Amino acid sequence: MGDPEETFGLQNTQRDPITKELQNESKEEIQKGTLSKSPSPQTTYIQQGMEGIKVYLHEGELWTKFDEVGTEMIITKAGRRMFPSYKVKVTGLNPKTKYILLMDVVPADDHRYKFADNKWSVSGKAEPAMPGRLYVHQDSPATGAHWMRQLVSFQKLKLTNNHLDPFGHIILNSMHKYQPRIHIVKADENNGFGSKNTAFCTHVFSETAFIGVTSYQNHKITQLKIENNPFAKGFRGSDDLELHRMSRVQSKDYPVIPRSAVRQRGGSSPFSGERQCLATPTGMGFPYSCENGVTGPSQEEQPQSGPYPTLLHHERNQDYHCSKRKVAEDSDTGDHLYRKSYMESSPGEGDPYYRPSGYTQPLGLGGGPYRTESAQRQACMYASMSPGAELVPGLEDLSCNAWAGVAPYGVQPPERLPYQHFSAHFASGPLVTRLSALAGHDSPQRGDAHSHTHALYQSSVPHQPLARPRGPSARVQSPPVSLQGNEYLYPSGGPHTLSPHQYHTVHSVSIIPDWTQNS
DNA sequence: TCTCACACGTA
DNA sequence: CTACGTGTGAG
Repeated sequence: MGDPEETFGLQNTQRDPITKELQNESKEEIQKGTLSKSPSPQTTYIQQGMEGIKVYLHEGELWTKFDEVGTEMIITKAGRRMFPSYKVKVTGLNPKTKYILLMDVVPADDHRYKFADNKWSVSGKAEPAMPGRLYVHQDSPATGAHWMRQLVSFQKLKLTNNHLDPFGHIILNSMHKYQPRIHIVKADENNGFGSKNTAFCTHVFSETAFIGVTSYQNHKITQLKIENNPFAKGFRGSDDLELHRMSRVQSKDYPVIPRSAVRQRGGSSPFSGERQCLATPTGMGFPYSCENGVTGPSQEEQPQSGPYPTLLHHERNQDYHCSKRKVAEDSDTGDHLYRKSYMESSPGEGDPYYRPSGYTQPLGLGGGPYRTESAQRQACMYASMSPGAELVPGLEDLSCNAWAGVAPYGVQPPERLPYQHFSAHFASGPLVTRLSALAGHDSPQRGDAHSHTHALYQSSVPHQPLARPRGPSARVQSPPVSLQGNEYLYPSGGPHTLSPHQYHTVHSVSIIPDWTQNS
């Protein structure tokens, strides 16, 4: 499990000189002890004032407990929260500068796992990753002072296995390993979402990696959840202690068995305690693409006055990388870089997100390009990586998508979801522009109070073909986490083809890291 | 494998 | 009180 870091470092080093420098800086910081809480501090790519940013994972010990056993997160159609919750402490932000905090969950490797004989093992190749969604923390954009004032929680983020999820939840595949990441994006006027030089940094805490499951596989994980999650208190007592108790009582009455204790799948003894090893190969290197989702329906908190404006929130901690990139706008270059990568890949897909139509604040989104807060808020970002991440991790791009939705109350009957999603199309383009477009589109909606009108914006995401030949040289091992900034990979386009009713494709920003250049 | 109604708990 | 987050266990 320590691999990731190492690998990470290597990758960075190799890739880009600039990165290297940055890396060194971050190491110094780490050594100072500031990052002590974060077990997996990693490289930071800096740019424009992102250099002093530090992120600490809250309750890292608890995460580690789970990680030692092999963390599993339930994924359901309706969306399930993660536990432990992803909360982070952030320092080093400019108090007056505005930032957008968001989270995404990228594939940790390209394997499919199975749990048998009380342990996890690789059972095949992973399914093509869909474009990942990004969850924007509900308070975004907010000042550095706001973010540093207290823990930033992504508790409300939900995971789903519904590839057509209309709620903006993060879509994952069961029995696949994932790595949550946090991104901090500078949202100043001069550096708004969508702008060419968006500065951002990514933090990855390797101990937060997990395997998505439809039902718990390892009983030890079930127990840890029950013992630590307040909402599962009703099941406490079932574990060790309980068993013992049970055994006593049980003998007489009925076979009362503790609720949790009994259920294990492997069939083997529930308590066998072996630790499972996730095979963590981490092989990372694949490209993943992420999209963002957005919105949180009313269910979530709404910090703001605004009713719905929430986008998604993500919360989690990790180490980070900072990068700022300018898109290569040189037009060509930039695009080429990433375009190249995904072009080959194939189809793009856009993910939709929704956004409630309401937004909070004043502002007209319409006019302004991404400068307005609201616009920014609406935008969703996703990043995609280059494919061979292994070697080429290079590209990162953030794109934004937003939808306008309305959904006041968020939830709607599944049947009529106006929104559907997806599709994919990828437009991909230069992003920035689109962002602005986004903003514009959105605005109109606000008027509706009703929920049915949602407009969706899709974005295109670059996908990469996973299948791509990885060179021999490619090292597959790189930890996903290590993805530099955002690299997700995305395998070839997914098969999903859904087409949305209507959407506009919007997209946003792409950021390409320096290391991209390694071509 | 996945989905669901359920009891039980938090907030 | 309501809303909703939990794992359960049968289907």
